Amino acid sequence: MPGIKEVAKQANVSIATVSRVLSKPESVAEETIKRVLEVIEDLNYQPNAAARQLRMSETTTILVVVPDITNTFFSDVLRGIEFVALENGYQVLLGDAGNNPEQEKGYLNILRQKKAAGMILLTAGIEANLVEEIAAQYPVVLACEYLEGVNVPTVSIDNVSSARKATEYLINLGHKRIGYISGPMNSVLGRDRLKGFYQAMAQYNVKVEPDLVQEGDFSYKSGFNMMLKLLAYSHTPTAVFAANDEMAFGAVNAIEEKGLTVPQDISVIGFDNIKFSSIFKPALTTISQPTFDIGTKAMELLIGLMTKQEMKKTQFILENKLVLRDSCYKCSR
Amino acid sequence: MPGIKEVAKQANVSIATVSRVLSKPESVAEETIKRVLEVIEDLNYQPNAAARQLRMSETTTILVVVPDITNTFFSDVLRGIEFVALENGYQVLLGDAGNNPEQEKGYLNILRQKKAAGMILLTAGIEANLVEEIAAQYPVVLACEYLEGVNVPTVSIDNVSSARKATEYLINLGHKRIGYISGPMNSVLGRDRLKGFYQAMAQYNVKVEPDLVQEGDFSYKSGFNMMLKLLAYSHTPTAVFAANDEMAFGAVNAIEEKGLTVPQDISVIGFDNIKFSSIFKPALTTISQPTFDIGTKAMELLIGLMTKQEMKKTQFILENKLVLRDSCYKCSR
DNA sequence: AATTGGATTGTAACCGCATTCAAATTTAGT
DNA sequence: ACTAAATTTGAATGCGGTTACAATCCAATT
Repeated sequence: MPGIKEVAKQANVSIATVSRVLSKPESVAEETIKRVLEVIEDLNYQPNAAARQLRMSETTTILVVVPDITNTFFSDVLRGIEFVALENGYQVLLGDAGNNPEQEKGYLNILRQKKAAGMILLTAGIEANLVEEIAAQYPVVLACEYLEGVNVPTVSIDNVSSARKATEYLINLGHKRIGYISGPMNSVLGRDRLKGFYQAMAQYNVKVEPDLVQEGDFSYKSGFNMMLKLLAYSHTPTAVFAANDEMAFGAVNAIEEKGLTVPQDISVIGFDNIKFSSIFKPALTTISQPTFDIGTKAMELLIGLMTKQEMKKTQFILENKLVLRDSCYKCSR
Repeated sequence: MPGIKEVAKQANVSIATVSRVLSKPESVAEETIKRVLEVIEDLNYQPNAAARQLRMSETTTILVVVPDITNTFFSDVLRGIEFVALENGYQVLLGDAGNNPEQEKGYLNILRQKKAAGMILLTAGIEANLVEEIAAQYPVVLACEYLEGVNVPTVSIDNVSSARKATEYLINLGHKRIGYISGPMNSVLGRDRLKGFYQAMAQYNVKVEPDLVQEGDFSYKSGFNMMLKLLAYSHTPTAVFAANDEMAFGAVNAIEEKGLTVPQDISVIGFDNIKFSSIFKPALTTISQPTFDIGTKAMELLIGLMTKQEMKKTQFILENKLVLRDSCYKCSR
C-alpha cells in the first residue's frame, strides 16, 4: 500500500534518495541509509514491481511450460528450476499445456507482453521454426525435449543411447522376443527412444518383431492397452521396454491381469525413474534421468541468456543411468 | 517490440485511439477500428503488461503456493486452478514451499510488490494471524488446508468426517485392533483426520491402543517406518489407516517386507486418492478428494474476491467419497 | 579568503499505456 | 444554409519508480 513517496516524506528525503538506498546504497550517506531503511521497515514498503519493470524494462519472472503438471517427472524438473530461480531472485510462472499444442502456443504471448523475461520449454508441441523465431527474440531454453536442427540452448539426456542401454540390458539377460511400447511418434523423445531400441537390436542381431512394437502416448492407460495387444499375439514377448515409467506400470498391470508375473514370465523395463518407480511392485528397473539437475541446469542456462553472458556452450547432455530393480529377470524361455 | 505509438503512427491515429480500440471499441468509428486492428495484426503488437498494470493498478497473475509440487495430489489441484485461471485470462505464478514455512512466507512479498493480484494457499505453514492480516489487504483463499478461527475464504473437504468414514469402514469389516499413521500434528489436516479416527473409534466402542497411533509426516518413508514400528509390537494391528496415500503405500510395502500380505493379514486404507492409488498393488482403498474441483472452486472464489463481487458464501466444503478397492478385507482374527 | 572538488541530495524527464477533457468533425433539425 | 447536438479523435496527465543532471554543502588546497 505505501508508495515510495510516502517513505520519502517520512524519512525527510526525496524519492530519488529512497530509490538509491535500495539500488545504489554506496552513493548515499550512512546516516541517511539508516533513516530510510527504518522507515521502509516501518511501513513494510515494497517497491511496486510494475513501475520498476516499466522503467527498467526487465522483469524477474520467467515462464516454464510443462506438458502435464500431473506427471511427477516434470514436477521434479520444476523443483530444480524453482530452486535456482528463487536463489537468483526470479519467480516462475507456470504454464501447463495439458498436452495441447494450441494451449502451449498461447503462452508465447506472455513473453511478448513482457510479463516474463524468459522461458523454459519442457514441451515440444510447438513447431520448430516458431520456437526458433521466438528464441531469436527472447531468452528461451529447451529442457528434456529438444528440436532437431534448431540451435536453441538445450539441456537433456541422450535418449537414443539410454534407450540403447536399456535394450542391451534386456538382450544381455537373454531375451530375444522383446516388445516395445513407444511414446507418441510425433515427439522427438518418442522417436529417439525407439531409435535407440532399434540400434541395440540391430547391433546384437536380434530380430525386431514389427507386431511387438506398439505406439503409446506416455500414459498409464496406453501402456496397459498396448501390453494387452502384445499379449494377444501367439508369440508373446519375454521382455518389454516401455518408453516411460507410467506406461511400464500399465504394462506390468496388464501382464499380471492376464495371470502372468513380472519378471518371471515377462520382464519390463521403464524410462524416467519417477518417484513411484521404486514404490511400485515389482520395483521398476528403469533409466534414471537427473530430473532435478536438468531443472537447475536449464535455469542456470536461462539466467545466462537473460543476463547476456557469453556462453561457451549451450547444449548440455546430462548423464543418465540404468537403475536395476526387480522388474527384469533372465530369460527362461 | 512495437509499442502503441508505433501502431498509432502506422494507422494514422493517436495513441489514445489505439488504446480505445483495444478497450472501448464501441467509442471508435467502425472504419477506424478496422484500420487499427489491421496494423496491430501486422505488427504483432501486444500491449506492455507492466505499463498497463501500472496505470490500472491491477495485474492478471495470481499466486499459488504449494507445499510440495512433487505430490501429485497438489498438482491435480493446481490443474483445476490453472484451468479456470486461463479461462478468465489469469496466469498462475507457482510457489513451491518445499515444506518450509520460511520459504512460504517469502512468497507474501509477491503480493506486496503487486506482482500478483491474489493468492491461493494450498499450504498452512504460515501463522494464522499473519494469514489473516494478509487476507485483510489482499484477495486470499485457502484450499485443502484451513485455519481454525480464521475467517478467510476456504474450500476443502471435511477432514474429520471423512476420516471417521474411513475408520467406520474398517470397523464394519470387523477390525478391532486398528492402527493409525497420522500426518504431522502441527498441521490442521493431520489433527483433523486423527480426530475423525478417534471419533469413530469412540462411537463404536472400539478401544484405541495408544501404541498403535504413530505420527508420520505424509511422506512414503514415514509411512514405511511407522508401519515397521507398529509391526514390532506384540499385538500387531489387523488394519491400518494412513492419513494419506503416500504413507499408505509405505505401510503396505513395510507389511509385505515382513512377509505378510495386504489385505489378507492386514488391511490398509489411505487418504487422498492420488493418481497412483489405483495403479498400486493392491489397489488402494482410500478417501477420494475432488482435487480438480477444489482447484476450480478455489480459483472461482479468488476471482470473486478480486473483482469485489458480493459473496454470499466463502466457506466451501466439498464432497469426498470412500473408494473401495483391494487393500481392505474382513478381519479374520 | 577564494577556489576546487568530492560527497550527497534534489529536480525532472522518462518508461508505455488508460483516461479526462476539449477540440474537431459529422449528423440532425429547422 | 446555419446552428445545436452527437460522435469521434487528439493532447495532456499520471501511475510509481529509476536515473541523468544540476544543485548544495563542506573540507581541503592555494
